[in-house]
Amino acid sequence: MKADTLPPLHASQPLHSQIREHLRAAILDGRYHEHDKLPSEQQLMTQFGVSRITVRHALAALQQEGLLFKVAGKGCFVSRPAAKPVQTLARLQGFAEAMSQRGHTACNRVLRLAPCPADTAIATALGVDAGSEVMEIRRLRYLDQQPVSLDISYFPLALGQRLAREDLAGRDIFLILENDYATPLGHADLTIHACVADTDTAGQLGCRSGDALLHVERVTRAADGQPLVLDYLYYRADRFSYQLRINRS
Amino acid sequence: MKADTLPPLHASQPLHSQIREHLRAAILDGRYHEHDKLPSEQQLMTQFGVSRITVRHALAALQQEGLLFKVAGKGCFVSRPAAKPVQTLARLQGFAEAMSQRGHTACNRVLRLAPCPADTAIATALGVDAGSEVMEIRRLRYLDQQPVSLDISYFPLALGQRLAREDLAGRDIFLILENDYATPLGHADLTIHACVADTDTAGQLGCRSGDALLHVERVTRAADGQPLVLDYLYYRADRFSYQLRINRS
DNA sequence: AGTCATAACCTGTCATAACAGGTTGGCCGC
DNA sequence: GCGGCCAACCTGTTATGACAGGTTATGACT
Repeated sequence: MKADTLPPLHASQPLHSQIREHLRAAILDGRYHEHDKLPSEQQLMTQFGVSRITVRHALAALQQEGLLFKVAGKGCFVSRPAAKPVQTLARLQGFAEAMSQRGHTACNRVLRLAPCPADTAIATALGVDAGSEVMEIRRLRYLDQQPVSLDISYFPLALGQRLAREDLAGRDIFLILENDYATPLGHADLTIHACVADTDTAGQLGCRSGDALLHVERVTRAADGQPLVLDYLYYRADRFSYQLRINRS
Repeated sequence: MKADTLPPLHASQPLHSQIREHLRAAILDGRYHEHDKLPSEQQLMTQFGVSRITVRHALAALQQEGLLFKVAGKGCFVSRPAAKPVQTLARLQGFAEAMSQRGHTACNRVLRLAPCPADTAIATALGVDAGSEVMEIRRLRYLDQQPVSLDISYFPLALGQRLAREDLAGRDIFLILENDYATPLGHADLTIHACVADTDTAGQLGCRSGDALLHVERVTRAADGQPLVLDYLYYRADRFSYQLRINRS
């Protein structure tokens, strides 16, 4: 009944996100199991000492994330969890960030870091003039010591030159932007394709040419809508997949 | 300034979803353009005669859908729209349903419709005993008269037998479930892979074996969590891609 | 003229309150 | 014993009110 110890509820973080993280931890730690019924909104209100709107805000976030689902008139239930080496698409996060949450170790190798002229697609995505210089960064990403993806990223020149001085091998660029540069991330637009590996890419990823790759085009923007980076990501399909939940209505 | 005529606000639908649809229509009709600033929450409150929480509810849904983004202290802005033949992952919807919204015509050809014994994966997903009979339906989906995807679906036997009597060629199964069977859909869990076409699949999709395919495993559940269908979807990568927006935090 | 402070505006966050409608289980009557 | 009705419970929806913190523009002061 009172499996949750009353949390300290640190200040400096919105209540709803504290409650969200607390519930997320409870579910991922196994304190609730698949299809267990969570406490009702009323119970959570008294347990955390907050209003219903705050509880619902936290629950809505977890529902969108796929961790739980609600049934009107019955209650709130824990979903079947997924613990495979997949990345959830419910929340914008870096590769290492996502993988370390799941107990994997991720690192990068920078293959290339140089300015280059922007083609039309890059220029459009980043909002710069075609032909102007942008920074290209090619990285090979490893999961548990094995190559998983090839990331080709294009940054606006000023941002790219600043990033060139950072530890790109060990840290997610997302975290550098957010913590070191105080640039709040907003959202990313993804298009998910499939393609087959050409000889070059296969050599870098350590697979055979002709193998299937998951190909993602991603434009990441700051909270104010400013484009930060255009990524072309090529994942080895045998080692990686995306996972997400979609809600009706 | 007053581009929106005051809407009738039909009863029988929640206010927030009426407002959401009204704004969605306004954006998709081009009454607002890319990066246009939407009316502030205060303005929308007075315009629609609702409270702020209702406006925010509507805006949050559209933000999650990727149609707009907000910047604290500035306002709410229209995103760059995408009108390519892609399916958005923001909302659970059928293939024909998604494509017709974008001006494409979709139809199916049923290749196979027969009961078969459930293997372990199917049994687990549908919550039935391994080896018990489930209904297998194989369909080829056409977009604008060209084959795009091969759908292999497994239904619980009773549901499958009922569906066997329906017009599966012309209608989305999602719509049959929702409208004819009054089964409210809840959510779907997707895993997105990539693979290469084998000879059989290539023949059916009209591509070459070795071509890249986008492969999706999808378990769709009713609002009460009951599994309805397990799909294995194989999309021709040259004719289809998924698109979605992810928000940070 | 330039700089700084302030007011106006906007979204983020949170509390309180109420009614509607679906679900479940218990009680009562047949 | 069985079936139907009702109360308790739960989520869905909506309103009102308030304060915090970021952004922008205006105006005052130097």
